[in-house]
Amino acid sequence: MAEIIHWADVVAEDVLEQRKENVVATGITPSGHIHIGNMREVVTADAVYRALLDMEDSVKLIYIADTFDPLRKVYPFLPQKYSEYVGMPLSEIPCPCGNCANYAEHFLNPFLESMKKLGIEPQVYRADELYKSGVYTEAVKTALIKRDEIAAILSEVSGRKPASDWSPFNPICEECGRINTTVVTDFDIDSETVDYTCSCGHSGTVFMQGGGKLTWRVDWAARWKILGVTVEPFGKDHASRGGSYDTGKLISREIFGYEPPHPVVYEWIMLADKGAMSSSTGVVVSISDMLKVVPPEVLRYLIIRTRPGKHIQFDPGLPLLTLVDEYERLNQADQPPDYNRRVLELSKASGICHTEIPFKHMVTLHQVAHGDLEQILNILKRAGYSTDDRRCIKELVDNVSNWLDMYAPPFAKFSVRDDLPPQTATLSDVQKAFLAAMAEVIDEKGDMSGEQYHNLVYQAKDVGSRIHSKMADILECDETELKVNPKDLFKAIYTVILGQSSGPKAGWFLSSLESDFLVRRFTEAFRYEPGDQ
RNA sequence: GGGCCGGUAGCUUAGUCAGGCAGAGCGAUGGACUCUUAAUCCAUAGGCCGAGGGUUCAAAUCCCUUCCGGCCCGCCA
Repeated sequence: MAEIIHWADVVAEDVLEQRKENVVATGITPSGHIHIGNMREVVTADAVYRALLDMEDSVKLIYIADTFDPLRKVYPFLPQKYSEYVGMPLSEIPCPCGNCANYAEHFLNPFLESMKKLGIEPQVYRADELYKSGVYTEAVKTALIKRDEIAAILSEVSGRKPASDWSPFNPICEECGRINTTVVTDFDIDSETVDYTCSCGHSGTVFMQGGGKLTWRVDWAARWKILGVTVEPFGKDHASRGGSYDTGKLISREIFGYEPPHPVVYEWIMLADKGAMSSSTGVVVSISDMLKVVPPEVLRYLIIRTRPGKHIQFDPGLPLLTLVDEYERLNQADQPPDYNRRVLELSKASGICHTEIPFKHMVTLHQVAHGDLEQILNILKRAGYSTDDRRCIKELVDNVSNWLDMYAPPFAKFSVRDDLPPQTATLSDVQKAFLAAMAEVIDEKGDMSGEQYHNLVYQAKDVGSRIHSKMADILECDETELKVNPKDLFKAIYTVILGQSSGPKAGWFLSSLESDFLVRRFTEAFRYEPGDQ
């Protein structure tokens, strides 16, 4: 069988057949919380970018925020007074929280922050700045002059016939500030101005530079040429026949004389039980919410291991734990298979936090320490982990903490009981004798490693071991007659500490608890009489 | 009405472009480690590759039809 090549490398190879210098572009409209589906776009772009970098290509990664698009409606998360801003460009609307430069920045900032956490640092452009700086002006002129040709393409490819007063350019009304209520009446190429009338009653003249924007389908194509875009991932909504990529392709070639970028079409991310992520159905998990739970590398891994054309099922419950495990296991493998090695390479990124502490361990630890960071650090130190990188450990602790709060299935949860649980009544004499013997040994030795605890439990079944003979003494029976099943011993431990019959891997679990506490609890359990409570 | 993507083991999937013995991980089962518990290692089982037809010496892969799931266009981007 032929060697399996990662999809990002396949795209990179295809692209390199066309050109040696590339610009990978990605873009999103910051009209609301930017969700995980949008993140597939940037991670996909980043994967292709990295693949191109690895082939010693000259390549840039850029991100364009569509800050000049109008606000479409008063979204549910907006105060009603935003109705007065509907139709105005996002960059010209005040920020909902009052602390950001404008509406667009309010949603853009957390997203840029999330990208940084994911190790993605593209060159960022804002559409309003691009228009205001004048780089679009030539394209605006061309579009206005070739208005009829563009209209013909749109009508032919998309099947939609633009209205007679349609223009590829939407001026911003100087009176009411809206961009979607104006009609172009004339334009002057030399003075670079456009005349318009607005439904608010105003009519006037704006500069092509910053006075408005091209409509989406034309804007997209113009942007390719202006920024030299050669590769661009986009959602399947743009990919269907007659969709914006189809029209953009023709507009780019025939109007702007630019070869359109190599498309990378990606599928939606499905949320378990809730269906596709979509703003209109309200099924939205923001990227920052997602990063509250999933370590960044794992989120990258989830996206990068899956071909862009496939749905991604994302279940933040138990399957997330499996995913994290899978990633960590792969990460520790000496020689992962080729395909996975590549997936792993592309999932890692500089600047991403990474610790050697397994997620599952932290799930146990966090619950033992009731989420207290200092205590967690102490236990980690005792277990021989490096605690130098507090920031990254803290990040993991936060991930685990949020996971336990929001998604953890019941069996993954436990709490160390403050008092001896009543279930202690169900223990047999052998189990109690074992706990008493454990208490003695722990009292003598102090804190032990997870492995030592683990071995201790198993030694209890061996005739001749110290713990075994202690048990025999306590039970006042002959050592050789004492039959012990380790299974019952583990159960006894979980019962007296957690009040349940199973729990996290015992050695590691016990070593994360204070030895004094264990001695006290085990002794108490030994002395416990059902009538006591 | 038109179009796009997906359907491969119980689950998640690779392989489809470029036809050549269907591969992995998880889970399950069995075993090992002087140690089954949410650890590690080894092994085993599990598949009409959604269905039907066609092309071919040879089809998961190419062509046609069809079913299922998801989505898009026909408002706007």
